Amino acid sequence: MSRKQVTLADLAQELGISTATVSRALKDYPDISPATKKRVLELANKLNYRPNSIAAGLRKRESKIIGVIIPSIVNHFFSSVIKGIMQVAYEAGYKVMLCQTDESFEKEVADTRAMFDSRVDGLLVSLAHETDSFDHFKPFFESNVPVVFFDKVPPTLDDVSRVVVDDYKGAFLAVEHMIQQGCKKIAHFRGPQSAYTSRNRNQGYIDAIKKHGLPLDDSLLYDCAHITIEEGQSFAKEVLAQHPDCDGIFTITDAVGLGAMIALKEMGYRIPKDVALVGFSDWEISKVVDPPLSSVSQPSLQMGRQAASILLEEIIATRDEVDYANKNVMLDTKLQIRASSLSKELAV
Amino acid sequence: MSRKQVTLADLAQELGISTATVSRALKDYPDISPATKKRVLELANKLNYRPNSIAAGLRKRESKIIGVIIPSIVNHFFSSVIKGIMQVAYEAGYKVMLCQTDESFEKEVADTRAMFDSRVDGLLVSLAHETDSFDHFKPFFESNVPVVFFDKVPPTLDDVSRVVVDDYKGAFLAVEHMIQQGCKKIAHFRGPQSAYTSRNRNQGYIDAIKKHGLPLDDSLLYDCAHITIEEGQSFAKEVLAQHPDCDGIFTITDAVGLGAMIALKEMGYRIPKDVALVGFSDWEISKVVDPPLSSVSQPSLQMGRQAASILLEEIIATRDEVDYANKNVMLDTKLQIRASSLSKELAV
DNA sequence: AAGCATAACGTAATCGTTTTCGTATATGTT
DNA sequence: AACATATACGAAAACGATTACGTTATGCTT
Repeated sequence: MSRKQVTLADLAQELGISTATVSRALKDYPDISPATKKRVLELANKLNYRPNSIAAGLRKRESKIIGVIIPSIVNHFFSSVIKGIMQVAYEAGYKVMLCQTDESFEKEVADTRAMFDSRVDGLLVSLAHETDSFDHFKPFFESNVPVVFFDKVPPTLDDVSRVVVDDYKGAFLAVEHMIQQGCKKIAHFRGPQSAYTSRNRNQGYIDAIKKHGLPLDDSLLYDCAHITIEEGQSFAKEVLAQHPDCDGIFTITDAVGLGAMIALKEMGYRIPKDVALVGFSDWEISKVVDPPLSSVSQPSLQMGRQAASILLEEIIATRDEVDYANKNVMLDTKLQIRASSLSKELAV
Repeated sequence: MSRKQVTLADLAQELGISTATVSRALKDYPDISPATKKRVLELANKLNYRPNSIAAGLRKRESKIIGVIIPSIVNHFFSSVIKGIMQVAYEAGYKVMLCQTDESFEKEVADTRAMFDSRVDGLLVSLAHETDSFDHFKPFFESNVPVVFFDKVPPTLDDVSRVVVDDYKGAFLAVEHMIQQGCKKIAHFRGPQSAYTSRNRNQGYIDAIKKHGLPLDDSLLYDCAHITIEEGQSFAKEVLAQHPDCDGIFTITDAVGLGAMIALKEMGYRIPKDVALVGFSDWEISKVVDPPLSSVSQPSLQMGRQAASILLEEIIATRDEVDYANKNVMLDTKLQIRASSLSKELAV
C-alpha cells in the first residue's frame, strides 16, 4: 500500500470550513474565533495531522534546512563540529542535511549541486583536500543563498564568511613551550603542505624556532601523507637515527604523536627527559596515555556552533532583505600541557 | 536582496514553448524532437537552471531524503555507521537528513516528528537510552513510511526491520578465547544493564564461563556507568585489590580496556602474562598501543550500508505498492586477537 | 437610520514541477 | 480519398500549504 496523508483539505471538509481558516487556526492567527480554533485543534490531534513542510516550503520559498558538506565524518574533530552545528540548528528550528566528500573534488561538486537542488536555506562547507576551484558554489552566490566556510576555507574567495582555528598560533605556542622547557633540537612531523591548516602549523613551528634563535634545519621536517599512528612510529625511528640529539617532536596531530610515543618507548627513550612530545587536536585518549600527551586543543564544538550561528544570521538577513557584512572568525586554540613535555629537569 | 531563481517557466517563455515541453526535454523524454531538446539544454546551461526538488517533491510525493536518528554523533561507531548510510544513499540518489538525540527520549520524539514533517521517504533509527515507548513512530507506520532500526532496536515492536550486531556471540567468543589461552579467573567490566547490547555481552561472558566449567562470581562484574577510560583505570585497581588472582579482564568497550591497560601497567602487572585483556569495538588506537589490545570488532560501516540498503528496498517496494517482508539482520563480529590476550605460556 | 468599524471567515492565486489528456500536423496505408 | 498512425507539442490539473484580498454579518456611533 502506498502513502496516504492527512491534509488541510481533509480537516476543512470534515469541519465544513475552508483550508484557509484551518491553516490560520493552526497557526493561532488572531482573526479566527476561539471556538473554531478549538474545533480545528481537536480534529487535527484526532486525525494526527502533521503539516507537509514540503508544500509549505514551496509556497514560502524556504526549506528550513541547512546543508553541511564535510570531507569526512569518521573523525573526532568533524563529528564534534557537526554536533555543534546540529545544536544551533535545532534550537533555531532548522534541520540538517549532511554530505561527506571523502576529500574528493568531484564528490564535493555533486554534493553542492544536490544541496542547491534541495533548496537548502544556507550551506556550511569544509573543503575537500583536492578542491582548488570554487565555481560550484556560484549558484549559491548568484541566488543569494548564504554560504559559510569553516576549518578548510577557500583562500581566494573574498566575499564569504569563514570560521577557522588559529593553527599558526597554536603551533607557535606549542613549540615555544617546548623550547622554554629546555628543548634544543625539535623535529616537526608535519601534514601535507597542500593543506592550509598544515601549512599554518608548519609556519608556527618555524617562527617559534626562529624567535628563540634555534637553528632551522629542513631535515627535521617529516611529511606525513596519511597522518596515521604508523607514520608517527616510523618517523620517530627515522629522526632519532638521523638526529640522535633530537630532544623534542611536535606533530601535526595526536595520531602521529601517539605513534611517536609508542616508537620512542620501544626504543628505550624516556619521555620527556630524552625527547619531549607535543601533539595537536587533543584526542580523548591523549590525556590518559603514559605519559599523558601534551596537545593543542581545537574548539571543535565551538567552531560548529559559531559557523552555524553566523549562517543563521545571514539567512535571516537575506530573508528580510537587509545587508550584512561577511565575518572572519578565528578561534583560539589552547595548549594542554601534560607530562610528555614538562620541564626536563623536573621530570623523572 | 532576496532569492531569485530560474524556473521552468523562465526557460519556456524565453524559448516560446510550454513548461511541459521544457520539463520533458530536460528529462530526455522520447516524444520531444532532438532539435527542441538541444535548444532547451543549451538555454538551461546558459541560465544555470537547476530543478527545484521541493516543487518536484510536492508533485511526486517523495522527497528523496532519508532521515537518520542516532543517539550521538561524536562516537567512532556511530559516525562509521553514518558513513555507510551516506555511501548507499548517495549511490541511490538519496540525501541524508541527520538528527542527534543525545540519548534523550524527548529529543528523539521531537526529531521523529521533524523528520515526518519533512516527509522523508524513510527513516533509520538507533534508539536513545531513555526510550521505552514507541508511539512517536506511529505516524510513520500509519502512513506506510518505512522505518529500519539499527544497533539499539526496540524489543517489543514486531513488524519492523532491524539490523544489529551479534554482541552475544562476540562476547562469548572473546571470553572463550581467554579461557583457551589459560585464564582461570576473568573479570568483566560491563556496561549499563539497561542497554540491550550491554546485556547481551554480559550474557555471552556468563555462558562462556559456564560452558568451560569456571566458577561464576558476581563480584567479578563491575558496572561502568559512563564507559570511560577513567572507569577502566579505577576498576582495574579495584578488581586486583579484591581478587589478586584475577588473570583476565573482558571489557564492554575499548575505552574501558585501554583504561585498564594503563592502570595495570602502572601497578606493575604484565600483560598478558599476569592479566590478559580483551576489549570490544576495536578502536583504531587499540592495534598500536603496547601491547596491542585484543578486541571484538563490530562491522559499523557494514551495519550502516545494510540498514540503508534494506530501507531503500522498502521505500521502492512501498512506492510500487508491492508487499515486503521485514528483515532481521544480525551481523557477525570478529575477534581480533592481539598480544594483550595471547597464550600466557608463549608470552614474554 | 445611515455610516462605519470590526470580527470571522471564504476565494482564489501562488509556489515550480510533473503528468494526464488532448490536439494538430505530417506521413503512410489501402 | 478515406482512414490510421506517428510525431511533437500544449493546456490544465494536480501536489498541499500560505496569503493577499474580499465578503458578510454584527454592533456601534451620531
